[in-house]
Amino acid sequence: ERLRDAGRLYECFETPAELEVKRKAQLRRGRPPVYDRAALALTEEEKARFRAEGRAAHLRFLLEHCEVVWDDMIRGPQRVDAASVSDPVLVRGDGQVLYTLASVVDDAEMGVTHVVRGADHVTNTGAQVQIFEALGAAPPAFGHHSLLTGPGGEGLSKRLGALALGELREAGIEPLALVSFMARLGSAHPVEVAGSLDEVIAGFDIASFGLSPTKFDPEELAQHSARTLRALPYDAVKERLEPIGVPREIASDFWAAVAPNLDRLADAGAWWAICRDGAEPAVAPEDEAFVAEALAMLPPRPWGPESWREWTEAVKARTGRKGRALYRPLRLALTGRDHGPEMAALMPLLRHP
RNA sequence: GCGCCCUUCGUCUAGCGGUCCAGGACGCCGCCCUUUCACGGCGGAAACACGGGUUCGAGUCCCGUAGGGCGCACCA
Repeated sequence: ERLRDAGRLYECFETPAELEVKRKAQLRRGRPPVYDRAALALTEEEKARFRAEGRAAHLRFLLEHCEVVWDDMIRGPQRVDAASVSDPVLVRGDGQVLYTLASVVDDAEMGVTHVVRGADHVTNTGAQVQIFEALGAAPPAFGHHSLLTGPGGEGLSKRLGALALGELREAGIEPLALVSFMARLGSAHPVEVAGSLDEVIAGFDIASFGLSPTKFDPEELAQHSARTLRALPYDAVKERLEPIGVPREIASDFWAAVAPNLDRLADAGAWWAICRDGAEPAVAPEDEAFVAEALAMLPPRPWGPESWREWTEAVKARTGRKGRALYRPLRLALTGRDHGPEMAALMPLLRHP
């Protein structure tokens, strides 16, 4: 209503097909496909005739043909020539209010002060600033960040599905890692492991972002996520560790032992399974005798932080083995894997030899 | 087709005419530490898209070319 009263709304009756034809013709003449405002010249009789034909009017916003300027938080001073843009359709023939209007109304009513969005919206901003003003609202500050491309520089849209939040979560990407990654990617500041959202916020500098398209590599995100996860203190993952079933008394020790080796939190489950159920020992044929001898020397339970050292010292003294030849078979025998957490920390958590 | 934006190491970038034989971060390579992985320490390779100008002097300013992104919906 306010826009109508201000004389900034006008009814149009062209069908999408008619508009399409118009655009094609403009393109052919080398002209930008901007709406020609033909509907502005419609008389009441003509409008009535369209309605009688069963056409429903869609509403366009009458742009003031001037330069719209604003100081973009990211791109600096911006200007959009409203004359080079079509009067935006605000309400469809079926009454549906479009994004261009809805977003402005929401922002105005909710008192939004800063709008940060993709650079694909800069032209929209020209029109939307005018809508804010026509509505009697002060436009918020705008910041338009450059768009992401795939590793090859291609548009991201095609693979957008693979980057849905749900899928990233599914892939084990840490939420905090995603946020800290996106808060820095494309900016002049390096991507760093953050310990909390507050840290991310404190280090966020919207003016430090560049204007060129930014390549996004999911692999880099995954690496950053792994580093973020390893740095998380026990308290930060406590709740998420519970479903894995680690007894409360040893959960903190378990995390300390296992965290440095994780890429994804879900991987902790496999390590707990090894602690709880024991692993299928992996013994190389040539080590069978050695391993049997060593296992016979296992210190009595309960195992503590010194157990690994005491055991390996004793085995070393008895067999003369040392270094990799000593440790690797023992690790394989106890965990079934040739790599993993620090054995000294892991051994006290092992329930079965 | 027209318009806007962008182009420095593999990647994200610093650089706002001399202090840049171009700096940082991630990644990569090597060495050290180390039972493995990870962490940490040290070191290394690695870039001004191309062509013209302007200037005593250009990564830095101008023009052009090439390449890339975006926009031009009764989408968001």
